[in-house]
Amino acid sequence: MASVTLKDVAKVAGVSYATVSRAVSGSPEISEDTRRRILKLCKEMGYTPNSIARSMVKRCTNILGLIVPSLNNPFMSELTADLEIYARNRGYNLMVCNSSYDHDLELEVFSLLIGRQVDGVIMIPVGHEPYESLSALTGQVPTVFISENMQNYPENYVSVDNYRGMQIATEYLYSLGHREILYFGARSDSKTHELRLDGYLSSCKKLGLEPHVLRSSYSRSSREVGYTLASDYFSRPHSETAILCAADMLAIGVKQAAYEAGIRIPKDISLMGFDNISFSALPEIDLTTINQPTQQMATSAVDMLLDHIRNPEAAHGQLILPPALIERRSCRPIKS
Amino acid sequence: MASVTLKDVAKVAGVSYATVSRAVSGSPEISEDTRRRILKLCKEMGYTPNSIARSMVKRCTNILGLIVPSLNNPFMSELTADLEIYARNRGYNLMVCNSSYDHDLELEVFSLLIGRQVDGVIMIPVGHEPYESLSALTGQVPTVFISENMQNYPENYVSVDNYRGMQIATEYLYSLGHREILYFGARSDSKTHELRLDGYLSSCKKLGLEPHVLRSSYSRSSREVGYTLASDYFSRPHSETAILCAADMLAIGVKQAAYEAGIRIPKDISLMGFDNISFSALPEIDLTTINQPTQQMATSAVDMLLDHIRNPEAAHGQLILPPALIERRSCRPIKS
DNA sequence: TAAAATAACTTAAACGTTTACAGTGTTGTT
DNA sequence: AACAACACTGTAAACGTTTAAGTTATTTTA
Repeated sequence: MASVTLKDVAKVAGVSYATVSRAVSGSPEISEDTRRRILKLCKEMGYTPNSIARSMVKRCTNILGLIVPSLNNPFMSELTADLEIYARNRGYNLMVCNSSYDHDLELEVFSLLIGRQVDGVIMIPVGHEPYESLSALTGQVPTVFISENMQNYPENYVSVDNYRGMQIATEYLYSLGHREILYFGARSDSKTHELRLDGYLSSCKKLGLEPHVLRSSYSRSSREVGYTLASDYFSRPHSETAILCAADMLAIGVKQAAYEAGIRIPKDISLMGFDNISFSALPEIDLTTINQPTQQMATSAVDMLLDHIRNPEAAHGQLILPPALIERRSCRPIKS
Repeated sequence: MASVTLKDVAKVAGVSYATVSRAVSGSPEISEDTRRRILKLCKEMGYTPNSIARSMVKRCTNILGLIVPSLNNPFMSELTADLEIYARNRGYNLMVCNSSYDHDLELEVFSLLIGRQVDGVIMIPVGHEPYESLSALTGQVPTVFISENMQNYPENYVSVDNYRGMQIATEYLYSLGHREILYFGARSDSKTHELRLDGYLSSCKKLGLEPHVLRSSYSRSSREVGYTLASDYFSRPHSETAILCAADMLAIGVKQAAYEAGIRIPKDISLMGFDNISFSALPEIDLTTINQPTQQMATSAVDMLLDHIRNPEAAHGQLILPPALIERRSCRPIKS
């Protein structure tokens, strides 16, 4: 597996290895004749540039780090796929790390990526980070967050407008006639979730509804968490006609619990999510939800990061993308 | 963002930078006193070893490449998560590339990863690869495939026993009384699929059933493909009492088509999948299927790859893991 | 036609580590 | 007391590139 280097090619070509380097890297200060000759030779000899050595001298690796809390959540894995494809098209590879919804691990892999000399980091934070521990890291490498968790920090981030999204959701349920809407699965360790909750609360206020909030003490919004919380909820008396979930995965868990409790959706109770993961479109799930423009979030995050790598002195950018209502059949109108 | 190097630490500590290197890398030939003193200084000065430079001289990067056809498929994304976590625990980071079910792109990113000097590659191939194009690449870097597509090639691979898995599935449906079983979504460009189909065919022969095979001309087994094929199937006369799908995602697409065609599962027709993706456990999907032991596949693939990196002369390893029936409620018994 | 500019190439230093080898001082052995 | 053995530390080369500076040959300019 010993690979052929510039020197090997240079020896055969009878030129200095600087010349080979110039031929390969497309420098202008070389004649077309020799370039062609050398490039042909490179191909014959099976020369592949060693990007490690190149990184060494160029002081950049063309590698981006990506930190995600999970890949089992389709929202995250679809976002990851979009990020990887777009970054690759822009000449960067992705080093992916799973933080497993663990704050400490998140910081640990961040350090690890810095040691790896990545040119930048894209992070979907687990929750609301204490700024001190994080800024020590973001100070070392250009970073873009996908989340509003960094809202009040001087950091780059892209996000959907979570606040507005939940307003849209609440208003939609109201327009169907729902007056008692349960906000399901509020996490207090995440700015994103805080904003979603605030969106709901503000709409309640505006529409004259009394807020009903079911909080979650878990640090992730998985199907299992939704199932657990909802099983408990359904086992006790409740008056709400609609459940507005903080995330689609929660709603899927709620659906499962509802099914087991003999509660039909949307006949007995309406259900809404947030994220619009691909599975929500299945006829068996058929979940009305709020769309996050994942593809646009991915491209924007990469663009923002590359801009910041090129110009580290630039001001931090915040990009808030518009959410959209995706109407399916998990909600039904109420006659009051 | 200029980082502090060995030299900087050495200057402050008043020692040669070889000594610092030894302190950091845990070499035995250094006194405990100086080690402690230097390590403390490193921490104070915020020294992070440059793994690029280390890779340069050590001739290994501790990076593994991973090539997956897609991350939108939960089977792949869960596998990816397991691979990443396990590899990281063994000291390796993962560079993930999406081949988007594209044969040419698959080879392209493989070359790219080789240029990146990854120590090894794990690949979930799109389908049955022509050996010539691939061996030129696998000859350059230790590689492990997760798939039986490489069965007759001298390559490392781990896989579930696809043949046996489909036998189990067919026998199960037979035991429920099904005598006309449609094998759905057979791909001819994949050894894995070929083995699954062969498993079905062998069971048919053994049980005295006439095989019914619906072939797919698509190179991926997605929900969309399942939906498209099934919509067509349901629109025409059919006599089968059970559909055995080549993959869970196909079955989910079939379910959607059945729903739209007014066909109830399992009342009107039984449905089975293969893979046991997490969504198949949802009560709304509730798909009887064959389990692939993803976690074990992930750890075995990493172990196999690291073994092969350490000992490149070792014989190629093939690991076939046992499948298991996961009984849910998408199949019902038939009275004949 | 001589000087200046340009083109094409070579030389050598640099990037930040690791490590073989050499050097120094201390301890142990006889 | 002399020498070997040992523990520690320093020196310098190496890894495979890029690129500034230097060299030579050729072309342009006045």
